[in-house]
Amino acid sequence: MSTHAPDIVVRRLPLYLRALTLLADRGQEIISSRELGRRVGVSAAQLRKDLSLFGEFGRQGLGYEVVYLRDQIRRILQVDRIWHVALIGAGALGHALVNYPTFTRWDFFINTVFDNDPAKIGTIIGGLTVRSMDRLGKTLQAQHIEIAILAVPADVAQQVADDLVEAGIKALLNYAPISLVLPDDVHVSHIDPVASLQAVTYYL
Amino acid sequence: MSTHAPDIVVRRLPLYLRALTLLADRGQEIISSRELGRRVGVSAAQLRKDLSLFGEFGRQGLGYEVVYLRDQIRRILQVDRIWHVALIGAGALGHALVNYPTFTRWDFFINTVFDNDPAKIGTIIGGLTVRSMDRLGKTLQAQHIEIAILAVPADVAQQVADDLVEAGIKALLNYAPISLVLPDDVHVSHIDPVASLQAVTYYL
DNA sequence: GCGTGTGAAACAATTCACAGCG
DNA sequence: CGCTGTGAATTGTTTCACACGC
Repeated sequence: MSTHAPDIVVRRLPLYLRALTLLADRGQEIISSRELGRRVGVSAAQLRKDLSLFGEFGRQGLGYEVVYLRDQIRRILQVDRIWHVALIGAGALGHALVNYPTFTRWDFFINTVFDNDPAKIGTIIGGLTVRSMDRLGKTLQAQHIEIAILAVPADVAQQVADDLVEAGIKALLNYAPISLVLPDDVHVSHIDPVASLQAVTYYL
Repeated sequence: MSTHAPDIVVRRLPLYLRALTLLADRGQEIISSRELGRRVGVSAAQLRKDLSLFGEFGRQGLGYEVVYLRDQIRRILQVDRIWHVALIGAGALGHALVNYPTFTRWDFFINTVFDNDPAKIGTIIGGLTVRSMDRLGKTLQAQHIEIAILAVPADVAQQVADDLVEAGIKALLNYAPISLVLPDDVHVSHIDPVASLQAVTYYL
């Protein structure tokens, strides 16, 4: 627990969290690992093992208290607070993302929008003025931004990602259809619909 | 090879494919497992092991012929042809997806748009008339659609997914922020930006 | 009895390291 | 030489099965 849990476990925690949040909103008070696992698509044993990496949250003979477990996972993931996020790229995808209500509902607030196209700088999208990337580092610091969403064309994505890392970003969500090569201490999640589709066609 | 390769390998193939396509377009003819692996973020040994599940594609002492390996992976993934795709959900997300040029560039064509909102049925988005889901099975068959993109609100996503399975869909790309529970023979990829963000905040 | 937490066992994925071939 | 393809070794993940406490 002093060192980090495996990546694969960390990536499942948000799924548990979402199912628990849904259950809590419905007023369900208790759930077993079997039932929660079924809803998320993992085995009961795996769910218990995953949670055991972070502590003991259940009650023997009973199960897990939904609200308590939800709050514990929120704490573990550090999503028990608001995160400010920078959006890089004010194209069609950027427009869709800045208005994507699901981010806000889960306490991720796009705070600042950057683009390097002079025609876009100064325009307003989603209520935010598009900024040049010139003073990137300073702006991120001033706005307390630690996460960036990369929504720029593939052919400039690596360069922009390098700039973000240079500016101190340690976590980023990449929507560009390209594999970024970045230092190990930068955490990248890749949203890659085409790769996802290409993986499913294999099975058809 | 007569049975299926592991999921985790299949999900890496699209990354190899994309890097190879980029290299081919630049005119590079040969690449080593070391260099291709570096670009995709996997070890040279892993890349070679992955490919070895499907055949022998390299040349000893030399490396891989870029165009040849690209075409082989296209064949393995069955993306050496066009796929017709149905989009379910004509909301803001659906609008963004139907105009997402990256799908088309990689030969996934959204062919048909469904929505159950009477106010949307009959309207046109991305050049396509929004249809009711009443004759879902028949329409999918008529249009030779085998893949669906689910872009409906979370609270109806499970029901709509059940309807799609009922209509014969075996592969789907889920954009709804919910874990779908579906039969094992249905292949689901989940696009889940919030879960991705929640996983990276763990490390910050 | 029921369901968690967890060592032990089984299984899966990755890396090592080298034979073999151009 | 250099680099692939691949068994063997290692490392990582999942499942099993049961002691323990409610």
